[in-house]
Amino acid sequence: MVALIDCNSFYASCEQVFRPDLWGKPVVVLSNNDGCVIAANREAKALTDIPMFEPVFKIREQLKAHQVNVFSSNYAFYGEMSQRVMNILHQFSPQVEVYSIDESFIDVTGIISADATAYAAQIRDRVYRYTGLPVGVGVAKTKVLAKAANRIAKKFHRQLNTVYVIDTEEKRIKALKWLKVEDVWGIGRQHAKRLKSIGVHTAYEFTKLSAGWVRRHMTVVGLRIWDELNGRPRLGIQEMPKPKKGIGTAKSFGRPLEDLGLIEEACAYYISEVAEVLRAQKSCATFINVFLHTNRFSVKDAQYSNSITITLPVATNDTLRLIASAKKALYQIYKPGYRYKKVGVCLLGIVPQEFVQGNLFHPEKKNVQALMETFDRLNYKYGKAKVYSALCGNRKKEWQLIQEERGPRYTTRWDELAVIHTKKQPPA
DNA sequence: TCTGGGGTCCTAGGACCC
DNA sequence: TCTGGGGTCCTAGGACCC
Repeated sequence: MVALIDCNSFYASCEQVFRPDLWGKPVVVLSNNDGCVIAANREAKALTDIPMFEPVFKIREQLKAHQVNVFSSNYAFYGEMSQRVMNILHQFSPQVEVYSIDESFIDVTGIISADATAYAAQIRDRVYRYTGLPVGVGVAKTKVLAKAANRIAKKFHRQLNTVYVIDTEEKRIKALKWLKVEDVWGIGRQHAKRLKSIGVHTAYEFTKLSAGWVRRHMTVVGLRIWDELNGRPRLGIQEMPKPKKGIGTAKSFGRPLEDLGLIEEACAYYISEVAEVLRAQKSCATFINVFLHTNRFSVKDAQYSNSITITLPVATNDTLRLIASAKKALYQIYKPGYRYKKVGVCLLGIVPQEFVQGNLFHPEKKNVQALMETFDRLNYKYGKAKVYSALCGNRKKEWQLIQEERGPRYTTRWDELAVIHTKKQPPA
């Protein structure tokens, strides 16, 4: 049996944990650059004129009218709260697969007692008690069914209290008949459209299609889902996260940029960020991909986008070498005269640091490892980007993303800790 | 004025090898 | 009339996830 634990409206819930004054009130969290709504709590979802993924500038009036509490995204904070939740889940099973920032699968085979619902409720209660975050728990024989159970748990939260177990054939059939085909985990827009066109509207109807049809039109991926819905496990619990195949970042600028100098600085800064992640997992990169594009939504701006992948002479995790290569790549795709909206970098061909193939003509610079370690130690101790390459420049204000409403980073900054005021000592 | 970011996996087709 | 068979590697594109 597998349990799926999923935090309710995770980002919005995080913002509410240390703000009791917001409990029961609508809260939304915005994407980077304060672009669109990417998370909304139950109260905000109830306001039908505030759809998810809607650009903020289009719904500013509605947000104001409903007195919605709006936050910029605060990933340092969400990441740390996620860590707390995942740590608690390890108390319930030795096998935990952290699937995303707000959900985990845990293997409860042989652990879950006769009363599976009570066990699931215990998970929910402990996470809430230790972190203040509400979660839903779905339990079933396969991951795809656990996902379905979780959806039922949340949909009928009043009756079920956000916990649901599919442990009998009757319950499985009932769940599948209720679940719309487009809501099956792994069936997206395209496949849902095709399935509906042949009269398949529910998960149950999907399971009644032939294996051959599913394989032909939805590849082996679809077939696995089909099996899982039929109660045959095909997706295992992936305890050890696979090493990443690429580490990238790409963020929109706060305003459009034409100047190559500024784009170079942003690019160098992004490289510094991803190189730090690379070193943290003790790897080196063999290729760098750099891409650049204008604002695709703008009708009046001329459009241009390009991307290039270059091979490094030697796989490396040296920020300075990576920046030098990325800059060369950027020069090859930059064309003057456009208003650029975004530059992105991606490190590829990731290999363990100890297996890097040397290059006779590009000897490793002396003391590079020591220098990078010093970089990372200082930045860990004194805060992000306290030490950086001069190639990142000092004009970050000109390109960095907009975050007007970011809340405190309660759990990762000493000067932003939550403060509790008592009645006797009013705030100074 | 203003429209997110970071990933995974699979397939088909082309280039190439012997 | 008829033009092999068995591979690998790479890339682009499509589909999906949170």
